[in-house]
Amino acid sequence: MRLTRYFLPVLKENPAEAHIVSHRLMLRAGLVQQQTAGIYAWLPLGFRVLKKIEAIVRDEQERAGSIEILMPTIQSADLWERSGRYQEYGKEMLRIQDRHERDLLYGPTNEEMVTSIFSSAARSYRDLPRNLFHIQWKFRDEVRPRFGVMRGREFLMKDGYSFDIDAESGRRSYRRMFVSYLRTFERMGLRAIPMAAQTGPIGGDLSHEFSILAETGESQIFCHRDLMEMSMPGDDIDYDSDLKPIVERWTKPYARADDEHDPAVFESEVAPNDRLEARGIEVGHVFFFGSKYSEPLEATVSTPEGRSVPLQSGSYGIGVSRLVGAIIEAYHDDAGIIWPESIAPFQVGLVNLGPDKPECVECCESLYAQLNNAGIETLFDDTSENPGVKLSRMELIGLPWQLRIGPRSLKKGVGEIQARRTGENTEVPVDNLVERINTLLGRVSA
RNA sequence: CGGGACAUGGCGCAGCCUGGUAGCGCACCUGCUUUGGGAGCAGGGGGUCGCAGGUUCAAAUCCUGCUGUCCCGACCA
Repeated sequence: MRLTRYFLPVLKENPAEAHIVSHRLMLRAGLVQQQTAGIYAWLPLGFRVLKKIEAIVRDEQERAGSIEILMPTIQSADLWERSGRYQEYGKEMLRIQDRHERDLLYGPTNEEMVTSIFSSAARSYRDLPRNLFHIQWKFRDEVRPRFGVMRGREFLMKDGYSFDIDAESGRRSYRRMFVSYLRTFERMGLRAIPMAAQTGPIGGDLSHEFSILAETGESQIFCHRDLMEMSMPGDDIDYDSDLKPIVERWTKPYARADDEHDPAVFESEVAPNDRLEARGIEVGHVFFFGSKYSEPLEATVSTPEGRSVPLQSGSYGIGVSRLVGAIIEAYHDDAGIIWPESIAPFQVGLVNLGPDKPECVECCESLYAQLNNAGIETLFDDTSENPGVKLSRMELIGLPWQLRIGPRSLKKGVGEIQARRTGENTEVPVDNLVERINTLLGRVSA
């Protein structure tokens, strides 16, 4: 993409309303634009990031056996009256009426709807287990939206739902999601720690919040330091195998947010040097709730014995739009964002430092064509602005690799590759630049 | 939902206390110069001062109401 034809409205100054770093950087780097409290428009660069995150989530969901669907944002109030949540949900739910004065709502979540969809077709244990997910905009009328997209009212969420014949089978479904979440966040460069959360009516250990550490986190978390180092399940993970050992390994060390924290247990279980106390941002939540919705909605299936039993379900959420903010909280410096390669809007920023020099223009055009041919996502700064403007803008938007071409280096027949993360600058002969970039991208993503 | 603040060109702000018809920096446009870290000179365009009412000869400025936004605390992907 040529910058001269792109839409990248960067801000030189900090918008007054943004107080935390991710919000500031998202506005300054032209990722989003606020429309009203807690509601954002996604500009081209931010939208690319959102799509990258979505793709990783989708890939890991499918790998774990979940099936993608798409449910509407607008729902009828009927289903919610049957589950009892139409009253219960309160003011967080945006209620609407259509022209016939029928009650509708903008979905804050989809347990009722998905249960209805699934149970209308699933008749027996032979149709189980299944896991359906979708990635769709939600609306929760938060009392106090803040922190940019991290606590918006409208937000993009992956919500998945499992359906099983009995509780034991439900636990297996839960473990699949648990393990897939570890992998999902890892692929975005995040260390998300599963923390025991309130379990509601079912009890047991079947609710976990996945949080990443960040100074601006909304809750205080307490955990064993080992969790920061523990190895992740690899690409060869077999979701049909027994995942209990993995889940047990990850849930054994102490890890709780402030609402569940018990100082006495923490201090008895964790040695002083192993105690980690930090702020956390919740990016995912897995929850097994049994027949909480299937019973009121009369979603039943036949057992092998011919009895009729309610479906056993869990729900599994990932805050997709929140992750954009969360990742920036985890990866930035004074100059701007530092995108992990897996979700960077472009892999390479090609910068022409000598826009008035024919040899620089020619070289950049050639490189740009080569990079495109190699399938490397490139943002080409072909503007005629000053070098300082270009370089600081590139740093602000945080592309992992900068490829700088200027009269100074071109005289030596080289271009410069600068790593955004380390600031390391390498001179590479012009003819080898694309190959080198390819190697760098391969090395890091491997 | 309790407490607090703010609202003035695209962005960041001053002006308000003590009423006299709007200004600064950045951005933008034109020209010339400049080009390896947010350029220089000259010229130029753009604002019913959030909305509605009131006081006054006169309101960005004083008064009332409304709306919007942000911050702190209790709740949530």
